Amino acid sequence: MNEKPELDKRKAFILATVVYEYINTAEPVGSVTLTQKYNLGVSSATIRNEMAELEAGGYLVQPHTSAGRIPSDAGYRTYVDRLMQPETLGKDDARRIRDEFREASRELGEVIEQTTRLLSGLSGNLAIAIAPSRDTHGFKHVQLIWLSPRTCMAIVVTSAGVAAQRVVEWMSEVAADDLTRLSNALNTQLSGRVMEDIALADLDAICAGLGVSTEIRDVVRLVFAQARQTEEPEIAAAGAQNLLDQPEFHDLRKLRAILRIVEEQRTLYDLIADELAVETKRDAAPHVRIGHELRADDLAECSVVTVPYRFGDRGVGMLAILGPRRMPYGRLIAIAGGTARRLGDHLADVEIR
Amino acid sequence: MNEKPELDKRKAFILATVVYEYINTAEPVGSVTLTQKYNLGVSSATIRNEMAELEAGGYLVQPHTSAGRIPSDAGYRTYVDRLMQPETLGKDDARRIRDEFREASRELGEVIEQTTRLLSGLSGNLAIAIAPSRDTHGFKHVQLIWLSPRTCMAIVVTSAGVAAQRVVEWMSEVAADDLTRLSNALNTQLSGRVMEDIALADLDAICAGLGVSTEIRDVVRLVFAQARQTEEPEIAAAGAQNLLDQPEFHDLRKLRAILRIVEEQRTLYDLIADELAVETKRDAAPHVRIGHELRADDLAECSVVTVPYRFGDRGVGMLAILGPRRMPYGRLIAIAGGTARRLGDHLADVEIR
DNA sequence: GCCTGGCACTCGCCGGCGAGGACTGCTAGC
DNA sequence: GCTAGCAGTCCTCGCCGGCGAGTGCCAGGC
Repeated sequence: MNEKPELDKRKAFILATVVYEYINTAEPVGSVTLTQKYNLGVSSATIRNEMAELEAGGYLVQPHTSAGRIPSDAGYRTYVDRLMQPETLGKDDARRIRDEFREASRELGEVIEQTTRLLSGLSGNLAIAIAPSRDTHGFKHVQLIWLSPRTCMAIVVTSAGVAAQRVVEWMSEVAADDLTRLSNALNTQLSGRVMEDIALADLDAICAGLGVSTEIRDVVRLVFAQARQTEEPEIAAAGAQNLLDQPEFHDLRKLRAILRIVEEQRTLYDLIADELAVETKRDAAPHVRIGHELRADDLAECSVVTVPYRFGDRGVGMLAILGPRRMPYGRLIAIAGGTARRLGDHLADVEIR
Repeated sequence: MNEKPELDKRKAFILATVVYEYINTAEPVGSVTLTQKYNLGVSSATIRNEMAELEAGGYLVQPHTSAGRIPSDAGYRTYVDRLMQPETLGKDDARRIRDEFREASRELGEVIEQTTRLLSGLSGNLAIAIAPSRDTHGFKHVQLIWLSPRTCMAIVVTSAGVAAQRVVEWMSEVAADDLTRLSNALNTQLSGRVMEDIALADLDAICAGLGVSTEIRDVVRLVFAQARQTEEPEIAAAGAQNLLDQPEFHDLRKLRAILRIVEEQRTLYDLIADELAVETKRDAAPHVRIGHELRADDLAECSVVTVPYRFGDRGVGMLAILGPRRMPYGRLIAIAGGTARRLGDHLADVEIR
């Protein structure tokens, strides 16, 4: 990264004002507009000189000669990091978040979806949520329910609720008591474990200890494997239609590129999961990535606000807001942070202990 | 509806050809195009006369003088009902549907989502699916699992899998055996029932018969209520970005109107659930609604293909494809029908018996 | 030395205009 | 009943010039 230490007070103020104005109007900002709408104490000619220098410094760009300036990635970055004043969550927003979670579902997948809808409504942008990996959920209970001598229902419950259920059939007859004993043994020995710490070998050992048949052992293996189901990360997105209101997406090609990314859950996941690796710390603050920082050509004119939220002891999920670079960063950071906090609280409430 | 019995063979052919051509090109069809591309045996002047009459009859409209004709709602309707030849599912499509369901999930909600993705991919339009009401699922099993003297986990399993689970706490102490006995009694007496036929009074009666406390009775009530959860119909949609490729949606206003409808699950549900009431018969064929037949101003330029699918003894869900009126009806009807059939088969496979 | 008013210049936007072209409807003739 | 031909309509597209927003630069002033 290029160092940009200079930026006297006036330049900083001008840059901040240009960004602010552009975020609000979506129009390139000219020197006259600036002097008219904001009290700068100097003439437009001076501003012009300053803006020319800001452009030379890489903070502003001109869409074309004889147009005003718009911020570059570096301009937005400086604004976000050093110039804008942090906002706190507005009263109305806070109330809406609180109300929403008050009636939220108790089921993790549904909560995630509801949260994206809430976040897209509040932010007026596209909202995305990733559920914490099922591997990090705490093991709570397993029950093999005897249905008939040759069938049972196997259920695994984790801290997030029922993670797997399966009706299974086998060849040899099994007594109800045997299943109960196996269930009890599993529950006792696995109690307090996290799903990712439960190896197949552990299950096998417990089964072997009770001398159960390989058929039943396979049932146990199967249902635990299903419960962990680590391949497809749970992810939800909502509010794509909000992007239609943004002038930058009136170009259909850009819009399509974004929608394609949203449709492909894999890409969407990769986009945000970067952050998961970085943000292992739990209550990390919202993080902003701007334009090319997203490392995706189709998103060169977008920004993303991400914020982790916690679930249980080890689980970390991620919320994100995707929108044009010209987004109200202060407000969105406040919204994302507030929502993540409430989401964490809600999940703690519905978590199975 | 106005009766339109006349339509001699030649008019019918011309109408069919205009619709066909317009569906393929998205351009108003002129008389010369028609004579050049299709072997009609008469000159363009004759076609012009015929087309003028078709317009007078309400089958065609002109976007403006000096443009070709495009079909009206009535024109499409006649085409779909009487002129087009039914198509059968193509080999590739059939294979793709088969392959998709081979690896499909066993969980109803996930299956529904996967089906919309499949259907939107195949059709190149927006796909929607409604899950059968949870009321129609068959009751399979309830288990009150003793966790501690004052807590238990209650689980209700229906033919679609685990429908509700809840960890509950209460004041007085309860023995594990009592819960087992209650579970057994509920299972015996409710066996074979459909969820909607299980009244609270039935549950109360069983609880009273065993003399369980009102606290435990309330647990049973709660978990059954949660299992039926009749308010929010499960619905999924996918493929909105396909609509961007259609020239009729390059107008942002129209696009936004559609996306708004998709986002509001309620509206979307109403749009398609009309059909659910009508199509109580199970293996009903796909049904087409065109333009104003949808009774929604925003959808005046859209058509919808709906087809019911079955789940279990009483359950009926619905698949739908939403796109511009200018959609390849024959192909979409075949795809929708084929997908609904496979979906029904798949659900029968994963259904809990 | 920094600021400012003034000025020439650039360039996108927009409305008007006219040529071109795709159709149609009509009419007269076969 | 069909057809060729023709006049007429109306959309599309490219061109052009005026307008206006905004810039960069310069000379003069505090």
